[in-house]
Amino acid sequence: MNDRMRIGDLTERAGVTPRTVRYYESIGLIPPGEREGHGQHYYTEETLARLRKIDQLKKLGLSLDEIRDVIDLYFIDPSGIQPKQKVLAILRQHLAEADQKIGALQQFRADLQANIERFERWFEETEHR
Amino acid sequence: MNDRMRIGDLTERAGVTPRTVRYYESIGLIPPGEREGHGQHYYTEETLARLRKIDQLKKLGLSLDEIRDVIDLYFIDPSGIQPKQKVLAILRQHLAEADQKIGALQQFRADLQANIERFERWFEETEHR
DNA sequence: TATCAATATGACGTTAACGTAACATTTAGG
DNA sequence: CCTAAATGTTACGTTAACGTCATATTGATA
Repeated sequence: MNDRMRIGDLTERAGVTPRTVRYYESIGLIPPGEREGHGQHYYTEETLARLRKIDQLKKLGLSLDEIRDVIDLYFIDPSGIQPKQKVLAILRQHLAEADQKIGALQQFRADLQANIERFERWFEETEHR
Repeated sequence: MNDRMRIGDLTERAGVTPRTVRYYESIGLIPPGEREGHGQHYYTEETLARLRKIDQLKKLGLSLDEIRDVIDLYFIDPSGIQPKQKVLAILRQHLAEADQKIGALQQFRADLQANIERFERWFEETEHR
């Protein structure tokens, strides 16, 4: 497994900037790239995958703090986790919040649809008056 | 229609602070409360309704800028609107974005569900080993 | 080995959406 | 009429999630 890449390749493939990678490292969202002494950092495919997953979760409206709660669940094997019940609780809470958001969004979608139809009907009337 | 209320009543009923109301006024999200000369501002039920709708939309992840694009559609009669096609375009775009978000959220929800079940199964195994 | 692009490392800047403190005015109530 | 509570007005502070220099090293290549 020779997937050593430098930050340039990593950021290009992930669609982020080096600043973002270093920021994520600083807040513990991604593991710090390995290095020898004080040289450059080298990253792996897994870090790339994490960056992409983080991007997905961000688009759902999750903050980086919230993402940190769940991101590991995608990448580490269960046998390494200690506070098992706590993890499950977090997961279930996120599930409930997701359901909330989905419901709210569907309501919003319905409102939009209604407004669109309202405007379209109003067009019909004024165009053919 | 004697629905004159001062900022205290308004904010209490809307669940926001005076600061928020004044901020929204300053960026044109809600109309400035009427007043006589340099006295206090008086608000109406419609402003209250707007505040509540803004809150709803915020929970969907819309920024105040995006909300400003659509908020009027809930409160003004269609006959007052000029750039009709433009409004429809905005609405349709928001509809598409809502569909996107809903899809992403459902995927996320499924992921969560899968992870939860994975953990639960793992519990079964380790508890009854 | 010399060099130049790619990285590393601070540190200050930025935007959104308000919070909060300070001080001046207004208004309802006794 | 007078006072205390509510409101108005500045203006500086705050958090998240990075952007943007400036400067110092590092490392691939001619």
